[in-house]
This record gives sequence, structure tokens and C-alpha cells, in this order.
Amino acid sequence: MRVSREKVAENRIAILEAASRLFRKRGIDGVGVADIAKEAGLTHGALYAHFPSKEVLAAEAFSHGFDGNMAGFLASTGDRRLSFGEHLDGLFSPDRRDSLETGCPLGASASEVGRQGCVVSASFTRAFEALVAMLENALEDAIPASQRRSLAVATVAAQIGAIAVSRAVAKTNAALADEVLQSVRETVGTAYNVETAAHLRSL
Amino acid sequence: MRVSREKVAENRIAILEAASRLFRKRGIDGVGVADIAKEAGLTHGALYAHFPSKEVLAAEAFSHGFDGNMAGFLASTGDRRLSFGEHLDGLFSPDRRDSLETGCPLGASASEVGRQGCVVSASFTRAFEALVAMLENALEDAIPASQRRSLAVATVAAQIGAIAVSRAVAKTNAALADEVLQSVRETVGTAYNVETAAHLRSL
DNA sequence: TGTACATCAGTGAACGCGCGTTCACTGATGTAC
DNA sequence: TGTACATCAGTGAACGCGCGTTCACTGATGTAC
Repeated sequence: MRVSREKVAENRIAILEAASRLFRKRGIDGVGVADIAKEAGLTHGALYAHFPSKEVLAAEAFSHGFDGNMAGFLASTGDRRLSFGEHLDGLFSPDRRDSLETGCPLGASASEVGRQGCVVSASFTRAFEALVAMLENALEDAIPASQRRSLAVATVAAQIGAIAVSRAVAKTNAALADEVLQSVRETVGTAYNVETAAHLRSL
Repeated sequence: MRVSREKVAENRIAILEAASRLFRKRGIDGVGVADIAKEAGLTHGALYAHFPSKEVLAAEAFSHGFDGNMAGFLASTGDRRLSFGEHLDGLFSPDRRDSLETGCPLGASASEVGRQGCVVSASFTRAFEALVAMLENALEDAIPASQRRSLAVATVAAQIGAIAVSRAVAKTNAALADEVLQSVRETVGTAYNVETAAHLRSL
């Protein structure tokens, strides 16, 4: 039966939340549309009133999950702009690795997105660029503009690898899982220190 | 009908090759056992005479793909031990990104392995450690032992991220895909240079 | 404000299909004599 | 070396199941009067 306009909007969000969570947890190919609809409190047919296909849902769920994560992060820091080092602490924390379902969808799906269609790839790219922009912003004043983007791009890509690898080895070797996060964090930090030192010397 | 011992061994290899190639290309959840058997020139039933389940096949195919890649790499370099910089050139090349089916399975499956069982995780961990050992070996004489492992671990993890991200954005933004590889390579290179410089100074 | 009706989000059965796995059967291979 | 037979890798039908998607239908909502 027909439902109110507010309910329609609510249901759409519920589908996106459920899809976002389940895709992160079990992968895009590992979740069926019926699972998603059920988790959202609907039947599978209803899903097609909101999204034309599973692929489009995946792309929108990806964006939704990323936006939610980003908004939550910004809310947690208040108005304060974090330093690059503080960002690194957050990005490479074991907590971040352990929050598969609620964490950033970039790390959860990196190697799968390459196999999906253009719509999903576009969502991934947009989220990646948003993270890069956030780090570039944190690097302002610390290192010259010409090197900011390169370090920001490298940091986000390396972090995605660190999280994915840390999760992949965690079942076998928990110590290695932590070591991976720390080593990548250190290496990125070293590169950052070199740039800031060079920048300070040039002033 | 029964086949000769040599044929059995051949068929086993054929299954592993097909599985390894298809899993890299389409993901573990994206390939059926029938696809694999067909690609190997068999029917799906035969597969269960060689492997007890798809999961075990996935783990063995992962190891097989990694070993083949490693052997091919070692053969291509002859006896010569590559420098760390030469390793970086190979690891972050666009060619490596573009060879999904034949390339290293670590980058192809990183974010999926975390969702698979222990058997697959163990295969991944073994391959990861093998790559780390190769890089540690390349770092000998260049930087002190105490820092070798950390840089090697970080390099492999960052490279896996760089390849996965580069593949994920490639459909949307080819320039960004190349930029990712180059930026991570540069950042790892910078960290390496810092360590070597410090090491030389200490001599 | 009250009534009549068109709209359309949601339901649930059904579509064809492929999944991972099992199993009775086949027949060439390997072995024992 | 030749024969008889046990072995077992491979076949292909069948298992139950879940997949993504479609669609006739329902009935509360939104709208027009």
C-alpha cells in the first residue's frame, strides 16, 4: 500500500544504511538484495521502487556510507582543524581497522571496486578525492603547495592498503596486523617530516 | 574414467591456474566452480576429486598464483639482486596495475581476503611475508637492520593499496590512477632516502 | 471541511538462472598374480 | 609378459538454495473538486 512521503524518505535512507553496512561487511557480491531489504524492514520488491538495480544501489550506498563517515568525523572534531599528525593517528588506528561495518567504505571495498562498473568507480573516486582534499587542507602551512597533493594522495592510498592488509592478516597473525598499521604510519610520517623540515629551512 | 598419474597432476595444475586467474579477475565470490572447471578443460565434479571445497581451492589458488608470480619475477632478474629503488620501479609501474589476471594476487584480493576464512587469510599472510622478506633483502647494506623490516612491511602494504586504488579509479580518471602510483612511490622513496642518508652519516 | 478518485510505495509470488556440493556410474589405469 | 581385477579421476544429472529482477495486485496517501 502507498505510504506517506516522509515514510518513503525514511525507507530510502534505511535501505542505504543497510546496504552500506552489509556491503562493507560481506562485500558487494556477498550480499543479496533480499538481505538488504530485510535489514531495512521491507521486502525485496520495494527496493526497486527506490533503485533501478543492485549496481546503482551499490554506488549510492557507497557514497552514503562515505558521507556519513565523513560527517561523523567532522562532528567529532568540532570546528578544530586537525594537524596532519593527528589525522595519521586516526587513520592508522587499530580501532579504524576493527570497525569494518561502520568504518570508511574505501578501505572495505578497494580491491572490489576495480571489478565493478563505472557507477561504482565514480563513487569511489569522488570519496577518494574528498579525503585527499581534507588532508591537503591539514597540510596547509606545513609544507609547500606543490608537494601537498602528492603527499595527501599517497597517504590516502597507503592507508587504504594498510587497513586492507591489516584486516586480511588479522585472522592469522594479530601482531602483524598491528605492525602493518604502525609501519605505514611511520613511513608516511617520515616523508611528512622531510617535507616540513625542507619547508622550514627555506623560510 | 580413470586417468594416468601424470594427467592427474596436470589437471590439478590446470585447475589452480584457472582458479588463480579467474579469482584475480572477478573476485572469489564472482566466480563459480563450474567456470573454473570449464576453463581447466574439466567438468565441475572433477574439481572435488582435487579439492574438498571452494574455500580450500581459493587458498591454494592464491598461493599458486603468488608463487608463480614470484618465480617469474626471479627468473626475469636472473641472479642479480635488485636494489630497493629498482624494486619500487617494478612494484609501482602502470604495467603491474594493468595486469590484473596475471599479476600479484595480493593487490587483486586485499580487501576481500579479510572477509574470507582462516585458510585464505593464512595464504595471504604467507605471501605478504615472502614479499617483505624480498624487500628486506634488497635493503641490506642500505639501511640498518633495525629499520629494514618496518620499511619493507610499509612498502608492501602501501603498494597493495596503491595498486587497488589505482585500479578502482582507473575507469573514472586515468590520470588520477597514474598519479596514485607515482605519489605512493615517491613517498616510500623519500622515507627510504632519509634512512640511507642517516645510515651513511653514521658510518 | 468533506468526498471521490488517481497515484504509487510496498507486497509476495514467480521468472529463469547459476550457485556449491553430492553421487551413481564409467572406463582407463595401476597392480597383483 | 599376459591376464584379471581393484582402483579412482572424471562425468553429468540431480540436490536444495539463493540470486537479481519483474509484475499483478493492494490499499493508504495525496489531490482535485
